[in-house]
Amino acid sequence: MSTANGLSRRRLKTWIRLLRITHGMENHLREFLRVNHNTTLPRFDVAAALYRVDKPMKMSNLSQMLLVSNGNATTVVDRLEKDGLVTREPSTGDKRVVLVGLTPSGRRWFKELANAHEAEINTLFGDLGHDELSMIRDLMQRLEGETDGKDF
Amino acid sequence: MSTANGLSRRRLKTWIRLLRITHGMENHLREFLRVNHNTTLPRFDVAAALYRVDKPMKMSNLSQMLLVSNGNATTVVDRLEKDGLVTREPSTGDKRVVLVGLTPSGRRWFKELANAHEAEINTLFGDLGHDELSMIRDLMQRLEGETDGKDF
DNA sequence: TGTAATTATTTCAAGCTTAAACTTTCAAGC
DNA sequence: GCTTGAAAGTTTAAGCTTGAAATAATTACA
Repeated sequence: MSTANGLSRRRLKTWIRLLRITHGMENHLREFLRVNHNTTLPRFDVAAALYRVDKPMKMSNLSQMLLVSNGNATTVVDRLEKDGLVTREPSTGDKRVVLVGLTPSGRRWFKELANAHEAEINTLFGDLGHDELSMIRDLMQRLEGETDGKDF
Repeated sequence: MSTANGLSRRRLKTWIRLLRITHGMENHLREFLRVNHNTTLPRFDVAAALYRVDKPMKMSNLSQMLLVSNGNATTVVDRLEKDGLVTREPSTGDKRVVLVGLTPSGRRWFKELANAHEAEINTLFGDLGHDELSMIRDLMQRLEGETDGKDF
């Protein structure tokens, strides 16, 4: 019993630790993007998803990819669109669907940003080599999927 | 060169993976708190900090602990105060300082919440035993501190 | 065909979050 | 004492985020 409770407590402490580190890093990146590149993390994340997929993409697909609500994706895309970095076009087939994609200038903008972002991550992870990265990969794999299909 | 670039790219992928897992889990907990306990993650976090310290606490101290801005702490505390779960009292010494603490009812409220929360974490981490938890502890320790003292 | 259920997206209200400006108080040095 | 600068907290404006409601289009099927 002491063992089981101790394990539960340790899992909680591990979660809190994980959260502190990732929040700290996210805050750091947020400030990095603001100070050095005059932009925000949500905008960066949307652009990264669009760049990665490399072709116009459904709104719903985008929000699933980013783990955010549909409404959220709408407003971030609104702002990027106003800045001329992305475009919305109706799908030719299904008239409900809106396809979002980077404009040429959005693509150029993101490429620069992505390089700076990767360099910053690289310094933040400066202590970790291939072995440690593999460990994280494996550990995260074991945590993955646990969040789905729970009905409370 | 291929090695160095490969390492940088792997660090980036690891960061993205880390972020996806923690965001997924945070979303899960957010919904858990909303559906089962009619509350939110920020409120929970504030209460957890106050409960842990176990005595009235400076606002600035609170926001440092939670890695959020001062203004943010103010508004969350405002709402908890309105619900009668925390109190603000002026410090007897320094008149600028405001001390926040849980009310008795806030303490009772949090204790229940904390148990449910720990149980939920416990299921989310169900695959991980002591060895894996130690690995995460060590890996996070190596990432820690990297976010401070950078001047961009 | 008609209609009921589903899906894609936007809109809305509320709450969360930040950075910057502002107010009040304290501390140091003259 | 006075003044200057720093510190604690709140307020403000803007942006982020959510869940739920609303709209519009598609699909399933009676």
